[in-house]
Amino acid sequence: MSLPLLPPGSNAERSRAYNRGLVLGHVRRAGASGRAEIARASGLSTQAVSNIIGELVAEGWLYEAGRRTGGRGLPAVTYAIDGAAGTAFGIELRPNAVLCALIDLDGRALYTDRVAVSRADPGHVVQLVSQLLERALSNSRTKVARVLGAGVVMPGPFGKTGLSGFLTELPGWEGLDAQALFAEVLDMAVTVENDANAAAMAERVSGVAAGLSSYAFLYFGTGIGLGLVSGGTIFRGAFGNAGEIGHVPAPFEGGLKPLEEIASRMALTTALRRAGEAAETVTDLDRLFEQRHPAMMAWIEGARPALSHAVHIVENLYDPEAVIMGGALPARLLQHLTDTIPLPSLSVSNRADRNCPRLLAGTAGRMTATHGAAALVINQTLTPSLGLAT
Amino acid sequence: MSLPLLPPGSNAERSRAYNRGLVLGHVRRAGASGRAEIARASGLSTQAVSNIIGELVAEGWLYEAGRRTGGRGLPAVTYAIDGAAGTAFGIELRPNAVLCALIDLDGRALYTDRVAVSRADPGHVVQLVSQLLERALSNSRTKVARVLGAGVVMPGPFGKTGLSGFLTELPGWEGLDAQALFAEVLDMAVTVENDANAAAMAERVSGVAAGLSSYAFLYFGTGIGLGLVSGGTIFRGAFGNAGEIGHVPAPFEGGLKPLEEIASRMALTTALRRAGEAAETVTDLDRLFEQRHPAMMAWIEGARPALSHAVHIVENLYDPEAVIMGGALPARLLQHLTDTIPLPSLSVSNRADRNCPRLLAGTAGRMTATHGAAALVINQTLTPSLGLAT
DNA sequence: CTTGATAACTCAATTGGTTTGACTTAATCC
DNA sequence: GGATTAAGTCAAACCAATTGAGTTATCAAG
Repeated sequence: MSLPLLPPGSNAERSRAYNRGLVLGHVRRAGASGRAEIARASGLSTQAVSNIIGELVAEGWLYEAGRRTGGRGLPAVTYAIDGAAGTAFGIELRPNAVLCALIDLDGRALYTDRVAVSRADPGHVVQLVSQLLERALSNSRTKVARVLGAGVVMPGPFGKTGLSGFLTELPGWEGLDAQALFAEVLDMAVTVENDANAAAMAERVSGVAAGLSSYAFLYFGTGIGLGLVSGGTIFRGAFGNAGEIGHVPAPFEGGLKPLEEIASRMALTTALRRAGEAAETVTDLDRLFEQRHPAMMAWIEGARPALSHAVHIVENLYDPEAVIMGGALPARLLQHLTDTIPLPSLSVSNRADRNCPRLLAGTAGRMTATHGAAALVINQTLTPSLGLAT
Repeated sequence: MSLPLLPPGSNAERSRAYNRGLVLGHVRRAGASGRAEIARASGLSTQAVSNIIGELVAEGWLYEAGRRTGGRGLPAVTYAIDGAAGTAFGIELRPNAVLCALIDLDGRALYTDRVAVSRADPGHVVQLVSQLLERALSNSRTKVARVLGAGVVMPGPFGKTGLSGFLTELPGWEGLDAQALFAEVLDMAVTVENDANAAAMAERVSGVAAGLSSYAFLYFGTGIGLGLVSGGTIFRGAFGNAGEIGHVPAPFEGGLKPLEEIASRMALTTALRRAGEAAETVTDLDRLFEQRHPAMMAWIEGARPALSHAVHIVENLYDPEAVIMGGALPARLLQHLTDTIPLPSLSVSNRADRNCPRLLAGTAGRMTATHGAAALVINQTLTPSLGLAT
């Protein structure tokens, strides 16, 4: 095998790019800020920050957001991120549908769409996505600023692994370089990621994880996945498949079963079907949950210990600031689960000095992964990094 | 809470430091290399590499290691790392002993020592460590080059968590800032880490993980811990306690029990004691294993499925290049375990294009964690990073 | 044995970006 | 109304990487 690629060397221009990210990142987290404040937080000189801010204002990323009042000396002129300064296009590929979203820097959706497809045939899908982008650009409510790039979400795992051939995979895409394919057709930077990781990023860009930089996201797609954000960026593992929690054994009725067969939407619909309920959509599930349908409640009872087990593992292995649950389940059901899943006490996350709950419900809604695809791109622009996007 | 500290801004000097790390890191992995080769691999210009090499040679880090032969054009002058150019001091604190090691850049031990203590009283220990450093410097076989820093290993988890109060903790050190304490007494840069993480690093600096950059290390200390190296650096999680696998439930005799109570040295000695064998040392364990003592073999039978389960979780959550097992067990027993633990097929690590075994036995020996403490420092010098050490 | 191709490397000038230190401006405090 | 405090600007100095032209050493072909 060849040597693992080294991160690229650093020079003056890369330093600038990094420091720009530093400035933008600070403003994103702290809100409107003055030069001196950013300089203190980033370790740069005021002069450097000043130069960078000048550049960012000229390019439209930042706008002057008034002066600080009340302090002693000269009041600081503060700057904030102009949410409309850039957009990102998110694409989610499912076996039976293609979803897309155009979101701005603040994570607000300018346009979303969903097209059912009979098969996720690559040639066809690529065409379709190209059309969707055009449609998104012309139909979105506000005038669209520059598109920073596109994120593509498809079910993992990537590469041939022991988990290949499962239902969660996208047929017809094995061995294809989706990144290159979309990059060529859309003519922009493209990031490919699995659904759980993308969904995790959606919560950071415009959701409950806005203030967090290290957290884990339990994603209910067809199966169940785990997205991990560490230090503001996605943790991928050596081959991009970190977080494949679906096949990890979890306790069920005294024995062990893969988590995915207990606590996933697939498992839920199967259980409901056995009880004579065909629940195809999130709305169906929401109705059944509101009715406290016995089969639904029984599933919850069974899923709780398994999810508790999963949370236990995730907390002790990753030591995140919080665990978030989200995805293709009704918001009320998610909230109910986070409220009632027992949190193991033998956990490194069970600490006295916590400043946020151990378990949170995601807020990005049912198009989490699609938004997440776009959020990946937004996050890249707002987070300093010397490494290359992979 | 205050905002998370941003990584420091980047300037020309930090770029240089980063690029030096890039050069050293390449030479470390690839062995003696020429300027042009390093330039290609790092993305730097030959000129930049040339300047850096000049500096590194002048400072004694690199030495000229002959010319490449056989190629077309001008044969490259290659450079290699001078293992003797720097040393690191490693300290391991245990409840009943203090261990130390002085190792060089190649990971070779120049001096090791072990002092039994009745209690790991901070004041006393700090004194002792200071004496040990002096002894190490004067007693080591070769002339000691500059000491780059010290690594301190103590059992985790750090901070008050749901796992506090367990046997594995170091009494008297709760709430103490060990880093500051040792930094003052030793008057050098100090890194504090838990045993599993340090042990993992030992395998990278001078062990079976030399060629790996992302792997997980199952460490048999008193309990069992997990160290994770990702992209050449330790993965700590948000609060430094990632990898606390000991309390994760694992299958045992049809039920579930914390892994630590099944597959740890503690569990093994307890099992042996029940069978009337007092095995205090690694040598005792080695003897019993060689005799295929029934209690030993029974413990192995019980531990195997639990360890298999642990490997399964680690592989699917971290997606490492390999899982390594090591620590305070006899080498032959470790080898036996890695040879016979069943590897789950439903794993992202079960891939056709692997280039190393999924499960490996550690080679750093019984002082793994102590060596690892020093290895932390070595690794820092040889791995490029813009972030601050935490 | 010469000549051309190839590749590693050096030299000097240029470039991009940060820092430093002196200075200006505007608010609060007394 | 003057002292103090803090934010910000300007211009010069500095650091390190890149660029492009040139040098040196080897292999291969005629």
